Amino acid sequence: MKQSERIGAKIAYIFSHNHRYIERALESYNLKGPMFAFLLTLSHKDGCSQECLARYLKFSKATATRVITTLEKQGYVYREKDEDDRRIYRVFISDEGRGLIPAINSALQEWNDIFLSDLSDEEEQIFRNLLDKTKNTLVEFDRKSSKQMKNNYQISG
Amino acid sequence: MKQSERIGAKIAYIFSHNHRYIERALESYNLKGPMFAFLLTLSHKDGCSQECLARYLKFSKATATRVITTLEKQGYVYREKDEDDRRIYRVFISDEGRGLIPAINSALQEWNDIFLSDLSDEEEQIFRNLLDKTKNTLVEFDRKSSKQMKNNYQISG
DNA sequence: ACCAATTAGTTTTACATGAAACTAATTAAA
DNA sequence: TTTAATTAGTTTCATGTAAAACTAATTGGT
Repeated sequence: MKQSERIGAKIAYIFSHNHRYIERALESYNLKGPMFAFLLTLSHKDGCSQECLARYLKFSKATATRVITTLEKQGYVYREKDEDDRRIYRVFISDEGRGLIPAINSALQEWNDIFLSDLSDEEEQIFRNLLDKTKNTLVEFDRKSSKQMKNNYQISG
Repeated sequence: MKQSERIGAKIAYIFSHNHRYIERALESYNLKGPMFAFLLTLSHKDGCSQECLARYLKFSKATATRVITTLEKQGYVYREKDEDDRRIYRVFISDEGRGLIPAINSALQEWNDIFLSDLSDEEEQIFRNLLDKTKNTLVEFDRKSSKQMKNNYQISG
């Protein structure tokens, strides 16, 4: 009975905890909100444009501008105009920025460890697979509905 | 290799999809943001105070005030001052509000169905259990850390 | 009975974010 | 080559939220 209880609520709960935990863990480095995600992305995709970062991390380009401006002021990243296309800023992580990566990774790892602490290795593996599987379902669903979009612009009646 | 990949990112992705989906599904009823959650809670906890709703749903009381004010204007809920304690507003769902519950439930159900569509019944069951288990881990962790708090107020050095 | 502390709710303030409008550079089409 | 469309990035605007300050009511201690 009531087996179909709200999965969304559980996900939301876990999400907000994760968010809060990471936020606190990184506040001493002055990394707020999406800043750590941008840094982390740059640590292995150095030289990305702002637009590319925004798209990859699913933030608006307005937010990307703001986040990167802040990170630049803090000296964690620097920007260079692309030589071939003067619209594009290539964003690079600085040495100082790269110095934060271990701290970011351990904050993420700490949360993972807490979050998964009551699961066996096998359960953890299954859980990861199910998360991947459902995530892919959603990615696929999005792809289909964005295709659908075009056909939906029709006069009603 | 790189087995400890970011679970938080997956959770965040799923969360934002859920959010977006529900938001769209309910916008025609003028239910934005946390409004549906308040209504849903009231549908089985009728007569809750605002503070109780806020605490239960993990929103600030400022947000609770605004959400309930809006819902009241729309006629989906009404408030009555508690007779014994005149600080408290008891919040009740109206007939009109209760009329939205099926729509809310089916929006949630629709998303569940999409989200779980690639899982077998058995996988779904396992997934739900793992979500519950990890959620409880976090609840427990919070309980412990809030206890800890008191001991952390000590002079440094 | 009085005053301090607490509690429920509201208002104010600060901030984060996305959408839309905008600017500048590039590409495509004529 | 000139013009239109597109693209990267910025700025402006509207919105949603929590924290803090505030008000009013209640409770507890003396």
